[in-house]
Amino acid sequence: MPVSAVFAQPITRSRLHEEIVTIIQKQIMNGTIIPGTKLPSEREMAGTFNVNRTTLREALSKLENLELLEIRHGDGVYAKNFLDSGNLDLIKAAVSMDEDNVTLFSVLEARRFIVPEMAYLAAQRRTAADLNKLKQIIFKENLTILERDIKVHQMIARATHNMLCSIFLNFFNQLFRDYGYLYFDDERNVERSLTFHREIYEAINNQQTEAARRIMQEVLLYAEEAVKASLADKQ
Amino acid sequence: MPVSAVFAQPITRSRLHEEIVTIIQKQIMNGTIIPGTKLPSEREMAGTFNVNRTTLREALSKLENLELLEIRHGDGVYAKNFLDSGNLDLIKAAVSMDEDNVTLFSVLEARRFIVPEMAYLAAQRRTAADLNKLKQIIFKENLTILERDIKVHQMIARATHNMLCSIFLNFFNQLFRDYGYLYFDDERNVERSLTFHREIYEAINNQQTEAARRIMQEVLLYAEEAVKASLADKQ
DNA sequence: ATCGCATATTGGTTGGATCACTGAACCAAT
DNA sequence: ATTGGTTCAGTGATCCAACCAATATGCGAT
Repeated sequence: MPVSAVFAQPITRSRLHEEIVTIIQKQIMNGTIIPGTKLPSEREMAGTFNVNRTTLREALSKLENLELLEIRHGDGVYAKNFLDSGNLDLIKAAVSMDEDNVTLFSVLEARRFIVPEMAYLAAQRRTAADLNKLKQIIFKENLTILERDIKVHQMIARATHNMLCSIFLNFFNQLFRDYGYLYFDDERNVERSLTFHREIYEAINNQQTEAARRIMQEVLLYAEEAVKASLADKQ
Repeated sequence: MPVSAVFAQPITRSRLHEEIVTIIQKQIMNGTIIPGTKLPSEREMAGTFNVNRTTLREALSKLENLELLEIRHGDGVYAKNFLDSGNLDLIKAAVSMDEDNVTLFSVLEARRFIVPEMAYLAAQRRTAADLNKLKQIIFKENLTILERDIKVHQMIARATHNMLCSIFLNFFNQLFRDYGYLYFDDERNVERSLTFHREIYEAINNQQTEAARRIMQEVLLYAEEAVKASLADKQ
């Protein structure tokens, strides 16, 4: 059994402007910076962070994309309410910020009621090509259980032929990559997962829409409980 | 009575690097740039676009956030597969790119099976404070029908106390702001919407979870059909 | 054929200058 | 008192040239 994926994470020295992003992001999300507040000028902030203005600007630009800041040419930089943002990257930040894992549980909850619908749609619309790729992943390709599981879900999302489904799924997977070990460290869950792959494949293959949804629902519910239990153990 | 708001729309001059973002984004999403391809160096691209390298870098930075590019220090810039992205902004771009509205319909479909669950959760978990704010929006505040509808949905999302729900909802609303007129241009739909607000409020107030979900489901399904019909008319 | 080092290439950061836009204050005409 | 025009200081947007830092590449030694 491979060790937890946490040990295998490639370390990438974060770029200077990204560190600034993190700092300001936290200040906005924990309320240190009140929404509507006008921030100091770029020149001034560059001075306090002791970086070049170009670097500071790259950070501000990212924060604007996160919908945390509004930059007005000739006026200034204003903080926005993060609850008005429609950017999923905020969730990633929130997940790694809070200690009690409420955000992670929120993600698991949302996943539990969204992804089963994807299974339903996939069973309904999957083409022969979709089926083939799914079969390939499940029965042929040699992957770690985590990678296979991720790919299976991704393929199901693509079989819905709804781009939004793919993006949602990719988002979930990005988080799952970091927390999947909480599930797969238990050998029994690996077995369970392999069974799940075969079952969901059959359902999608036979276009049993309701069955596909149910199977997905059960797996996600179980996984959610398992992850919660795993995290509770670690306390 | 003031003239139609279209005349009063604030015009915002797009920034140079954003135009570059759009150009490269389109090339990646329509397949002109093959995923995995190594792009020319920053210095070279700055030359071809005839902008400063700083400006070009701002564009690349945004495209990296969209998960369309991978920038490797000392190596180069690589195009990624947009289907692997987990960034919702791609959907906004896709919606405004395709003429046959398939992406818009995908969004409506996803909304139809996600948002009703939010209504369910909201009915289950709403606090007294949540109810108050919702009441305020529905019965007190003087807003255009579009703004009120958007706020009602947003408040319902917040009442789930699941941050992911808020972000999803905000995302839908951002699109809705641009396409909402397709629905509300029909006076009967304005009436329908007001009724809906009162009904969903009652359901959430009385914690009738199933009813809240059903009411939301019906409205969204109807709205989806209405928008499709409206778009079909315009052909 | 493989390893290690010099070096070219490429992205990251800096300091500084200039252009473009905004807001506020002030002035002039009505 | 109100409206419109002008000026000016402050701020973001863009540009430029130079240097730092990480990576890839190729050459020479083994």
